Amino acid sequence: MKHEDVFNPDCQVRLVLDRIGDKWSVLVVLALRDGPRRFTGLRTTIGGVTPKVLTQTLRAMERDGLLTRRVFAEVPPRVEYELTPLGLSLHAPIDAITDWAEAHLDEIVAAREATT
Amino acid sequence: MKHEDVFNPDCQVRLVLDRIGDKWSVLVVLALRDGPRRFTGLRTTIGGVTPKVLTQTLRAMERDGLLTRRVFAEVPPRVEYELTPLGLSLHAPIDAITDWAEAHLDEIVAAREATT
DNA sequence: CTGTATCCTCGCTGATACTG
DNA sequence: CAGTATCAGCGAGGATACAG
Repeated sequence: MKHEDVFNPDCQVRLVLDRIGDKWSVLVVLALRDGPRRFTGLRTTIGGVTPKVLTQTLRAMERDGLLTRRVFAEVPPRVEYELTPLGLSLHAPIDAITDWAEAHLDEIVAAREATT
Repeated sequence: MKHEDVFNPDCQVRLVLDRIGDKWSVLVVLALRDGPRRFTGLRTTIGGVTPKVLTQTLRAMERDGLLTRRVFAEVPPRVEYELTPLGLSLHAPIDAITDWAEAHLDEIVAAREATT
């Protein structure tokens, strides 16, 4: 079977789950959907993220080959982040999740209130 | 635009992201893919989860209407967990993620090692 | 503008032991 | 068998201030 090994704690698919699950990566992918963005642009688009955490997220995604970081030697400094093809391909699973969420959120909320 | 509101910190789609992102929910869904399972069955199938955390996960998913908990008045006690239609429908986005992970894991690993 | 540098808290997660 | 109780650690995430 296909997903059998997922139950192995060392399965590498877990790495992807962890990344998708982290609080900001998905939002970064969505924010970069329509092309490159600058640091402050991302920061204001994505509500409530501090510069430290945004930097951490971007660096991690860069390490994983999901996006590129381009520095322009200008004053004031300019840095642009852009999804790689690999990062762009993440939209497929992400859309699957957000679509599901939008389709079924009312059911979840209803179930929660039923328990109240 | 469709995903605009996701950037709102209060957006409810985040709730789903958080649930998908947590360490065990996805594995529970996969473990229940082929029908109802008992507590200990889940515990042994999913490696490395303690009873406390498994209980927490199951209760949370029950509250959200993703699965049902059925107690049989027997000795010894028997409890079966089964996905609801809502929980079953989660397989679509989850498969999208695991498929993506399996397809692109090598690229991620390669990108990581390139940085080393 | 694009980050770093500190400090700190919160809660998720786990280990272990015990109960109906 | 199916959990609950209790304790503990750790690290992601955040607040704030500052630097190149």
